[in-house]
Amino acid sequence: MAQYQKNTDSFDVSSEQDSLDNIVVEDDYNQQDDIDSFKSFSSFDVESEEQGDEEAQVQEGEEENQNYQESNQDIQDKDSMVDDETNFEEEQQQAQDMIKKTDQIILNKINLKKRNIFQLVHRSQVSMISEKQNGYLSKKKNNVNSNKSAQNGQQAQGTQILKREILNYSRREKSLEELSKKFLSLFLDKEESMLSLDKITNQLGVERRRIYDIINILESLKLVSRKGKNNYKWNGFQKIYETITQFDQKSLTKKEEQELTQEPQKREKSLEMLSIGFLKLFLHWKSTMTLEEAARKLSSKQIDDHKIKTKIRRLYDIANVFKSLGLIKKTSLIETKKPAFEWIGIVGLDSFAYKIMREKKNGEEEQNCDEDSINQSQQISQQNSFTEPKLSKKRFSNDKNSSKIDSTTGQQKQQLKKSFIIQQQLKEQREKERLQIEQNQKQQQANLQQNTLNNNLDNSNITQNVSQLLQTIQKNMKIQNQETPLQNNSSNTPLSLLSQLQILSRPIQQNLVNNLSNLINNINNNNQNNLIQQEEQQQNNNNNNLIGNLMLKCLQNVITNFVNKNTNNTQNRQKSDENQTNQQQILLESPQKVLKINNQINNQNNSLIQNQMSSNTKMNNNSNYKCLQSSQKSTTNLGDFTTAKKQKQIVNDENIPLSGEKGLHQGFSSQNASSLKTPILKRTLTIIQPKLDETEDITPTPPTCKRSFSACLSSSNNNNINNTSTIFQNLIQQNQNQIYLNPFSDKTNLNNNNNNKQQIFNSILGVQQQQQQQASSSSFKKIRKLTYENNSLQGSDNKQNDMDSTELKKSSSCESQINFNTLIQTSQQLLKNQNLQQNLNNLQQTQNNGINQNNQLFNPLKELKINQINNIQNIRVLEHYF
DNA sequence: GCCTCCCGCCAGAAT
DNA sequence: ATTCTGGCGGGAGGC
Repeated sequence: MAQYQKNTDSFDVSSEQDSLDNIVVEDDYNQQDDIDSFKSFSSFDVESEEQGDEEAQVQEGEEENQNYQESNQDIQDKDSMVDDETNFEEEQQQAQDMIKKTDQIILNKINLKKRNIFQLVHRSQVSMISEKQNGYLSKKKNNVNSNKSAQNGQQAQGTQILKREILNYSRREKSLEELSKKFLSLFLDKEESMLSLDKITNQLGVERRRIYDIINILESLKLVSRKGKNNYKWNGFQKIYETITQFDQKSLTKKEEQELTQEPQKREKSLEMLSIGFLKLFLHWKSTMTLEEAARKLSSKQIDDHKIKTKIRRLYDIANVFKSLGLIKKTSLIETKKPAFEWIGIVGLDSFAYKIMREKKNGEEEQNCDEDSINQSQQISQQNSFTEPKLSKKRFSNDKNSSKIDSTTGQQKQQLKKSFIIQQQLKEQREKERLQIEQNQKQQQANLQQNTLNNNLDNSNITQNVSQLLQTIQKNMKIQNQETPLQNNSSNTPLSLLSQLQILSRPIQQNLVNNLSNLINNINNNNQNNLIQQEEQQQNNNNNNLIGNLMLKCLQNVITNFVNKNTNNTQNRQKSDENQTNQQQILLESPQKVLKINNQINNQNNSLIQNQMSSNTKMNNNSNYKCLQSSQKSTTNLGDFTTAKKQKQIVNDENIPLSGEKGLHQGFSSQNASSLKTPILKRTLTIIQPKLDETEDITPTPPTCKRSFSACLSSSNNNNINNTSTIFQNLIQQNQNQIYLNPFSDKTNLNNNNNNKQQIFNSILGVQQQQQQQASSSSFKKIRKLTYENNSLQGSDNKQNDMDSTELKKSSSCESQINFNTLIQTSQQLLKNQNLQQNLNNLQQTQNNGINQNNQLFNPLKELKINQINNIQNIRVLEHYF
């Protein structure tokens, strides 16, 4: 009981303080605070439920007060709960309840004031609060539901009043469309992951029931699947493409009839079945239909009007979710003016996903901007979309008008269509011309760069290389993005441009960008600071730069290859053929060595690697390719897709009148699709590639890297996924006999011969060996031994097989251990090595006479060596990837 | 006044 | 026994 007293005391104080504080702080009200408090509450709620103590219940009430809830209901709950207790406890409880009630009244009044102020100051944020409260209340209501239904009604009325009068409540905010949009934006860029219903209800701030609706419909699209109580699984957004193509390819002979007639077979998940049926109707029956039509089609012939009504209601639900996905859009029939829904399909999906991703991107960037601007924009957007009645009215009337214009006069529509197509074609032509010119320039630049790179391996060349590369990328990206120009700040830095390169999966992009920026900065700094010392270290630098250059060149070649391929694809084959030879030569410059090694490894020890790769990664691999294939297929074949549908429809249309606008709708959509083909392809790629959740695990596992890179390469060829690999193999065959100056070629050549490891090692590290020998021959031996150990080259010396196996083990172990981040870090380590070398030289100069200097030299030298060996290891992995 | 469709009751499934 | 799911229809909001 003493505890109770304590609790009530603390409750009084804390609640008052809290409320007062909040009143003061009102104007600076922070949304995040509310979210945090809500989170803390919800977590606490769970704990208290587990504990089931009275104390916990009291604290629960306390928390509710702090969260400005209507706690009358809760108090009554507690009354009922206390009924089971002894009399003494009852009295105590009642006394506490009285206190609480009075406090509650005060709090409610305060909160009312606060809400009114919020309403004036931060409308959008108030809506957020109301959402959370409603979510909470509904949850609470669910819990209470079984006990007292009459009170529920009261509370429901209370909340209604709250919603409509006190808060600036808007019905549309809670629509299934908005909800499902929110829901999808939460998970759109995530790969397979588990969903917890409680989490989602909290995040979306809605009652559970609505989540079920959304999930059921998404289940029909196979975006989510139920795994158990309260647990669902997100299957990844690309799944929807597979589903739709799957439904489209399925013949609708007997199965459909069954479904259409036997619809009341299962009580369970009728919404899901209805959703599937609706989808199939769009795919196989008509592309534009009224919900009533659909309902009748999906029902048996004799059905009550009543039943039809409910079915229509459900179809509205489904249609809203489909609308939010962009699968369908609302139009109206020409003749009857009846509202109807038109199938958009994959095009709409693409644009939806693209939009969401872009909004997310912008959102992330906006977080760095001033908060004022955010608030303003939020307010404006919210007012535009929801709260401001005039604006929303305007918006809707516009929508209606536009749709009417589209649907009323077919001639107008066709003219629009034609002009649109012509404009698109002109645009494309111009773009292609520009692209060609720029590609030529770019290739010249690249050739020049590579010549210079081969001759003079300077740090400045690296930066020039990268920046020029990125500039070319910038141009290409700009042109490609002309349709949907990024509104962002003029991203002048070449590295931010690289981030626009959406061919890579996003974690890799981020790593590349971050680390490359660091690399360039470091290189520049080093250039400025150490120009004099560079002469002394030129040879070392050459070695290091060779490595760095190789990495950069690989990157460059991959990217340029991709860009060229992607942009060239549709256009003149003649020039692209010329370009291809050039590109091949470009490709030959560096990756050939990589590929040589790669090929050897792959051919000789395929089994070993395969064993090491887990079956899961294999599955992922396959599914990824599948997904890619299916997406490409679906986008490229969209024309056929719709024409096939047309044919079907022509047959079916005989049964059903209303055919006037169907052809038009379909014609328009198909034309639209074909004209948008290229950008859509890009979009789908961008959507499908970055499947990983970058927030939780920034560094992907090596197989993923490999996968996504190969996927990138394969995506550059529309024809064949294996095309690039064959090209690579050809390149390898063509250039097997060539000799290259950089260490890797030496290494590979030596690998082919039967030279021993020491020679290889010497050839790689020759320069530093000399220095080390000057310093101390014994220490050098130690170092070398160390590095051998480190390199896992220790053991039998003279057998080539052992060499290969160890190399392989190393590389394969690297594959499982070293992620892309570390690969990029090698470049930084290279720079670090430079610094180390400088320090070493300084040490040598200043402490020439010291006897103990060996020890002092030994450590940095050791570190240097270890780093270098690690770098080489990592680079081998990099080679593997490229 | 019709179209939309949110809301929440409550039955039945799941645990 | 309790919680989770989801069918279902009233009736409110929007136009």
